[in-house]
Amino acid sequence: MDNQNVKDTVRQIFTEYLNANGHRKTPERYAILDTIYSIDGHFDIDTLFSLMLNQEKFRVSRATLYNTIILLINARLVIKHQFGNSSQYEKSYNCNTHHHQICMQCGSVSEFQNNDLQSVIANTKLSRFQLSHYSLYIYGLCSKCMRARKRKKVTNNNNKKNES
Amino acid sequence: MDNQNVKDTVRQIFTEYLNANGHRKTPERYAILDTIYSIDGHFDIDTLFSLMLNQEKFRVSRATLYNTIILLINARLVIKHQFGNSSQYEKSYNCNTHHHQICMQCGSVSEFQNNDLQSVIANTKLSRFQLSHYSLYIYGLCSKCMRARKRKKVTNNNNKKNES
DNA sequence: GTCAGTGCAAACTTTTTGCAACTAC
DNA sequence: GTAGTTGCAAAAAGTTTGCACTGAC
Repeated sequence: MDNQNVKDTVRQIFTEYLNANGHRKTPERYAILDTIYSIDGHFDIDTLFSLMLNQEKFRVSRATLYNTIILLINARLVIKHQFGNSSQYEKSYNCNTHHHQICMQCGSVSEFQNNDLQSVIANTKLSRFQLSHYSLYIYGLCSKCMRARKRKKVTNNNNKKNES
Repeated sequence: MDNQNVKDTVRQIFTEYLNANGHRKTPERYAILDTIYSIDGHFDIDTLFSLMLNQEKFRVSRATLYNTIILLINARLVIKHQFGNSSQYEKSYNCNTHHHQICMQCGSVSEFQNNDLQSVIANTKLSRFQLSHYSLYIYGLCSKCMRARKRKKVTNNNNKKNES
């Protein structure tokens, strides 16, 4: 599905959601949806805000962004993550489920896919709970920081050779 | 392992960590570690702060709590979660790995264990990444909110029977 | 015309930072 | 003695809220 096609589809889904829940179909809301579906990867409210300012198509306030993104999450068109300090969001329609590797040293976030993992999680029997979606965050060291730490360790060991 | 035993062990691990990294072994740090290992389940900084105030053993400032908890995370004695608005923490030594179910409606968080899930995640081959720990958050509806929503749906359907 | 939605600014919450005083080493 | 830590208060960062105005229905 090409990009424009996706955008059309999500607009339609959003319209249905708004109708079903008695919300108004304001141009702000569609502009926000459109912008979000132009972004690849994660973004936070502030990034989205500047992005919409710059593209000068439509100026919306931060408050509206916060309001609208809640609607989009409920319409299952956006997923919310909370890695660092500010909440990160991500479009979720027509996107491959992926997992996140977060480096504890430098904070970098990378995505990866793993079908086995996915199917096991999706097929897990949950008691008294209706699954909507899930997030798997794997914390550790990215290769860059791993190398940096190794170098440091060698230095340390040389300094205290007598310790076991 | 009983509770006191765990506390002694984590003190020892913490001491080793502090020594290894050239940090001072202040009474504040041990008091914080001790308090955290008296808490079952999740807590946020504010809860920890009040808890330490009330038990009047030791008064520490919020700033120190934030500083110390970073050390504890690095020493792998505490895990950080970010569900709601404030960061949640949890002791991690000698605790069974568990996953989290988060209700999107009421925000309640419940834990569950699943060995299959655990082993699959732990055995996942990661490229260029050294795993330290992971968090699986499952979002959806808890049984309480599920029932509430069903009731609402029935009402809605009665109101608009002519829709497919 | 009405009321949900918007923009703006102020308020609020959580976390970080600067600095003087303290203390583990 | 000295530099890492602490407490406090101020600042920063992210999010929510109150209110007057606007525009979708």
